[in-house]
Amino acid sequence: MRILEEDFYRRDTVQVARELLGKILIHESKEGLTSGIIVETEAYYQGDPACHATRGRTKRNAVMFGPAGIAYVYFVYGKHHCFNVVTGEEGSGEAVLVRALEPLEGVELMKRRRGDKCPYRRLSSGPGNLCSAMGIKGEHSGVSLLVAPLYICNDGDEVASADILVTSRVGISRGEELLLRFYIKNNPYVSRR
DNA sequence: GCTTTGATGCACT
DNA sequence: GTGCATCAAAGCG
Repeated sequence: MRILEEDFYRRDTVQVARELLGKILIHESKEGLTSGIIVETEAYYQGDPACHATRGRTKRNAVMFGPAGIAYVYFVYGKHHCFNVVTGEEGSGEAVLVRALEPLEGVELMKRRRGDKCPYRRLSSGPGNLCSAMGIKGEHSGVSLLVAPLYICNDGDEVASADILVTSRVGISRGEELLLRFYIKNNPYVSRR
């Protein structure tokens, strides 16, 4: 397994969103290590009305305008965190939202963080659940994904394009129904079919 | 400084 | 399937 380099992220945002499927997100927290296979992503690029960076740089979205390979985490709906990866050229303000993981390591820790009553397949299904299970919080916004404790690895297995489904994004109220959501076909851990 | 609303998840029917 | 908690940042004046 190899940590993905900045070169991987500094490319077309839609391409990065597709290729992130099947990669492994790892967080080495104080409480322990958790990891999972990325099974669902969404692309947010410049010019897209639903993208946080569309209306210019603000305090919240500032890290989106930084170099690729940086985590962008934000708080939404008064309860939930969402985890994004900054992509494209520095200053473009583009990112990929990671929406769901298939739990791999540290499952017990995830269960503890999510609550014992949580069904296994919903441990990290959905942007808010994913952050909760992985222990990702607002403090992780702006940290590099190129080094520990938070990084993404390539396990060598590319996901065949036949196994990738493309749909419109979830929860978008502004903008057109763009086909910018990608997920692995028949994977039980995606947040929604 | 005041109001609106959102890249959601969960409890409840 | 539907309603709603909950709050910071954005948008407006």
